[in-house]
Amino acid sequence: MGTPSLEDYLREGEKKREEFPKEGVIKGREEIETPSDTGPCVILSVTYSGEKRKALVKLYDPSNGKIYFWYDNSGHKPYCLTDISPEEIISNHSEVVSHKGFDHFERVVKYDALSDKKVVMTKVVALDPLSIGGSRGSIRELLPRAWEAKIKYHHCYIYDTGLIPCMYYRIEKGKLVPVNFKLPRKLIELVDRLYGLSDVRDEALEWVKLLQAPIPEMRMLAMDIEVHSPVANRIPNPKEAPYPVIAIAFSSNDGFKEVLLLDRGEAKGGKPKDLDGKVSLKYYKKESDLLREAFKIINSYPILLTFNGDNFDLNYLYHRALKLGFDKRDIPIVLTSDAASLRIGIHIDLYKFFENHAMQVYAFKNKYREVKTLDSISSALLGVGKVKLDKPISELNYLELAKYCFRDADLTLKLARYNNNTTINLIIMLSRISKLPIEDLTRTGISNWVKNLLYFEHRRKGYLIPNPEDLLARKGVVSTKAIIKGKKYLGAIVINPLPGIFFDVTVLDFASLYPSVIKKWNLSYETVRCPHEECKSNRIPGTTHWVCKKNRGLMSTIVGFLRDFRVRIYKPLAKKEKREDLRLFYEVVQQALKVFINASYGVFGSSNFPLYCPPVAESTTALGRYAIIKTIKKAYELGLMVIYGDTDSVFLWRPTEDKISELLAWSERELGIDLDVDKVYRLVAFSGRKKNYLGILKDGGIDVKGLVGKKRNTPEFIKELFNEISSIIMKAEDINSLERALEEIGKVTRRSYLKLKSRAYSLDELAFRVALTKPLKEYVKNTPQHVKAARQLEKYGIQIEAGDIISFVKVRSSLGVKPVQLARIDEIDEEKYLAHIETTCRQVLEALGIDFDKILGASSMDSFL
DNA sequence: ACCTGTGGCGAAACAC
DNA sequence: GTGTTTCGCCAC
Repeated sequence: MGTPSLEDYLREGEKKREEFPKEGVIKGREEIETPSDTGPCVILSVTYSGEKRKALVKLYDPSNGKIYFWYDNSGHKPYCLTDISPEEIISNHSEVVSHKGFDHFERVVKYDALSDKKVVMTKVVALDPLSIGGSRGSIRELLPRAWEAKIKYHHCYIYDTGLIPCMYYRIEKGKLVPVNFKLPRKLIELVDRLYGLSDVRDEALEWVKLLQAPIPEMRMLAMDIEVHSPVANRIPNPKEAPYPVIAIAFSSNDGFKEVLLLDRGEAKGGKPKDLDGKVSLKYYKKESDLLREAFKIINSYPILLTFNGDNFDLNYLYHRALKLGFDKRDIPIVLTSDAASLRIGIHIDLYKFFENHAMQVYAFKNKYREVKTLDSISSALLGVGKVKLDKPISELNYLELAKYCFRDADLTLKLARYNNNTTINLIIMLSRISKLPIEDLTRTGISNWVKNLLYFEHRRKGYLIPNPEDLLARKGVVSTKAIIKGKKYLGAIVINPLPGIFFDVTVLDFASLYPSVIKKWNLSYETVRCPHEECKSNRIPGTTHWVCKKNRGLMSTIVGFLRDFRVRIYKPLAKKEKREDLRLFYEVVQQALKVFINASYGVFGSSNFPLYCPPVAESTTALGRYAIIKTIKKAYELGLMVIYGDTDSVFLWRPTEDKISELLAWSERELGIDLDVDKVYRLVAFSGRKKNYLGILKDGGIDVKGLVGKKRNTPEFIKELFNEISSIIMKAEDINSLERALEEIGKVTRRSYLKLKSRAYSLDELAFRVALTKPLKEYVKNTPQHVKAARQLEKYGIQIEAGDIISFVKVRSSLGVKPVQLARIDEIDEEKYLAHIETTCRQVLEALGIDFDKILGASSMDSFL
């Protein structure tokens, strides 16, 4: 393969420009309006055309549901040549090589935060060839080549125009003007309380305007397709699109529900009303007519939702349409290397969004953590899964097919509308904060979101964006050693828990510890190890770093804002608000902010992040350790008993109210970080291991942390046993009632073992379910059990990919494991299973100071073995 | 092309 | 056999 040549890029560029829509008209749909003036519209996306030297802005008017195209060339001057050589540009002007944007050379003054100096820069083109590869091509390599060819097109992005996606704009006399919604007095007061007298009040107000802008209600269309495949359970290759599309289902939030079916000459049994809801069925004799109708429908919506549409549905439709003789321009889909976008509306692939780890953990509270399939996610979030099939797709009759296909489309829509539109509203809010267009936001990871937000702020404030190499050369040092081999720096502290059962335990924790530390200590890539001599005395405890006393760090400021807005404004509002719709709105804002502030620390420790700065990450954790150690010390001074703590929390045994308030006040005063009561346990059982305990809350809820009985990969029957045991402990009122609890625990444990012995558990209940984190071939260092099982499956022609969850049981054979599909109940290795029962129970029982062997009863054990 | 971090546990595989 | 490494999953 090798690096593509400039000619390759140019060819690609030509192709791209060809696809850029002509003024106001797109073939395949009559006309898209390019209005001269509009009311408040939402920005859906912005794309640039080098040749036309214009931006194409897709706007959506929620009041009438219309999509507008608007062409903007206001910010783009004609390019000019310069006498500066590309080598000189690259070696002297870091901004040139650090981002894309601008179509001309121009002298500008920028602030170089790293050296704390103003510098005169030359802004340079981003060339059209670059836009093809996006950030994938090395600008250092491409610039000289493009220079040689004297070809200068441009490529811009939303953050270069200052346009903010998903925000409201109005077209007035040929210009895009932001629409300012009036801030409620309440919000202004809240901001004033936080920043009233400071010089950042205006900036804070701008942020709040962004967060408070109403979330538009947009028409959304969810789609799913089914393909006739002669081989059951084999997903056809979308690039080849060898088989006909037999069904396309749509479900929209405006009530449109339809399934288009290919008429294969079979009897059309049943009636549409047999389907859930009011779904209409349409039959097409010709596949091309079916596609044409589907394209028409797609074109009439601003948002198209799919589940895995990038890789499959849209990809397949595109190639299938080409195969059927469609003109490219009549297909509303434009494929890029890793996504499928639309000419008119925008496409959200929910699969990619839900795959994002940040979404799973923060926004959806780990509600789905199994395999990421439409079935598992919708079952977890909505309580409804896919239609179960007992025969291959190609053997279904029309009605069965329609029902199956429609369910998928409908589930996709419902996922987007989960919890009163939380998903889509969250996407919009994240898009506004990160300044990423929805299409990119939903397809990229959190580091890209933070990067875009920071770059936007750099540009807005006239800061030079540092080159990663320059940054690393100055800030590559670390001064601590990680506990875990292979890690870069020292992380958090975990207090060794006192083993045993404790009644009446209060947990205190720092509200967003790391973001608070970043804010409070002015941590940012430019302020940690800053160039000023006089700051070197301002040391960060536990490290050799120091932090700037003269300038506010950019990162610190932004994280500080977001943290304050979340902790001081939106979280309280979400708690207090009575009006349901408003409460949900505040909740969405609060969640979106949480995603950003929680990731803000981690990205600086990630070498892939373009502003990678280990001293910032290291200083953050160092100050976190400092805070918790100081707090524990203070707690002891106050006579409080600390029995456990992890990173940002301390567990106090039987504390008094006033001692707690004293500690909280001390933290606020001395550390400047909010310490709060997080929860109160009636009972906590520590096994003696870190990150491993069971707690019963005052209100009766139960917290299980880290115990194997809770892990996703442990067999179902052990989980069941574990649940029984924890519910027994839950009933314990005090130390005395524990005696009886122990007996009961022994009973259920023995029962479970007997059941195992007598083969009363099914293979499924016995199965370990472990995910492959990489392709099978890449397991070279050793062969874990799930890989062994997967390799056996592979021999039977089953395709195995990274991310698949392998279910296997332990058997008495040379390999020790077999995939459930291939195993028989009589070959399971019960000794291995007994060992698992043991560790599960041991973790709980050791907390009670009881030996596992005792529980099982020595005599009964002997008789089994 | 994808990518936020470190600390900790348990099981099995590997190295000696 | 024992000690170390690898892997997956979890806590924060």
